[in-house]
Amino acid sequence: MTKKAEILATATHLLAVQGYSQTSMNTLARMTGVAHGTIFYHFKNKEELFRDILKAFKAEILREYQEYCGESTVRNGIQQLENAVTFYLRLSARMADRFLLLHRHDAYELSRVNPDCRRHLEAIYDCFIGMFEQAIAAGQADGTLASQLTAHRAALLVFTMVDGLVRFNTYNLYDAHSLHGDLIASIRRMFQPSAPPGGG
Amino acid sequence: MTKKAEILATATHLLAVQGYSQTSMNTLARMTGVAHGTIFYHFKNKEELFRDILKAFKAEILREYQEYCGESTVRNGIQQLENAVTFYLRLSARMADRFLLLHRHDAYELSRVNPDCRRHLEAIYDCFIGMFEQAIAAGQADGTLASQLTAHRAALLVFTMVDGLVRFNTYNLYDAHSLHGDLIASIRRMFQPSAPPGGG
DNA sequence: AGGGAAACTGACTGATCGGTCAGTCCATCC
DNA sequence: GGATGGACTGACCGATCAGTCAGTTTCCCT
Repeated sequence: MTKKAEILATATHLLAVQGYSQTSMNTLARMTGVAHGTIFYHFKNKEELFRDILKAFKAEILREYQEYCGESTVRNGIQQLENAVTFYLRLSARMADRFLLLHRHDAYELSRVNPDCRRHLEAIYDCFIGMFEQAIAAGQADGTLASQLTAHRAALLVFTMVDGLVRFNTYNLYDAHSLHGDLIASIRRMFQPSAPPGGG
Repeated sequence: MTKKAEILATATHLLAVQGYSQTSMNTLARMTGVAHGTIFYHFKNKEELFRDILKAFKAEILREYQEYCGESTVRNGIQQLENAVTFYLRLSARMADRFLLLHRHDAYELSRVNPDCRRHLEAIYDCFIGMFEQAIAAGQADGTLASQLTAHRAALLVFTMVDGLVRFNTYNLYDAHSLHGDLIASIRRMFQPSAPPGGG
């Protein structure tokens, strides 16, 4: 592992756990085991280091998603949606620190002034939302999922639930693991066919 | 308005918009229009200032909730749940900056070492989760809401959806206002009676 | 072996940070 | 008028910050 890669790995962990402005380049250098100046030899400044972290994170997510798409053998829309939920939850557990990074405001604040960061973040969310949207659209087509909402809007709502569960895990507020089954059941109900029309 | 109140108000806004460690006491003093030392006359240090912000926020939320409970005339559980959702969304719009504070990690990191902060945060979440839980329990009792989940677990899932919508608003990622109706419709479906048993 | 480029180092800089404190201001009392 | 005390001030402090740069080491090619 090159020193540049070591710095990137340590920085990813530190920025996720401590936050951007709470992590000093001195601490990063000490934790990585390199001199302070070495960081600035490989990365122009702190902002570019953060940008590269997001870039690497995006690449890994897209790679995992490709792999998931390749190996999944889907029978119908509802199964595809449940697989997507499980994929997201597993990914968030395996990449726990990077997902913490996604749940901080640092990345969004940087993306307001840094177009590269903005593009990386958008790619990540497009991947996730798109995954749910595709599954819902497939389910609407084959009749296993019913909703008066468009697939996109329904995907947004599903995403808020799944991502909310990940947040519960992060904060250790509630036993989120045991909520996984409840989440699947609720989504199943949300999209069950033959709902009574209207309401009031 | 006393200077102490002015400092608190300005600090609330600044910490919400910029974050804890990005907001300097110098900036706060300049924005409030007081001398640097005045802040430390009224607040022991930055951490206690933050704690007092959370305390005031908690008090305001509880007050609003009491008022909401007093004026709401509820016919049944499902209406109570929809009212609770609407209440949360309106409150988050009216207190937009303070909700931003809730969505940052600063408060949670401070609450790890500061018991007061922890108590304030827990009181806030207990209020919100409890509000949804009560409505769901009422609906389960009067038959307008059905769920194989406990009221508490169902409340957690509803909260993730509603709060996720608020986050969408914060990040301006999607047109969250127009999702309000979709959210209500989805929750209605989630809890509609006479769902087919099991599934697979 | 030698020479040049790339990798790496750490002392240093100016700016800014949270926090201190001696002192000023002013309303209220006797 | 003079004493008291709470509100307020801003120069000042040591620590720390991101970033610089002249110099050293390591590596590879000839």
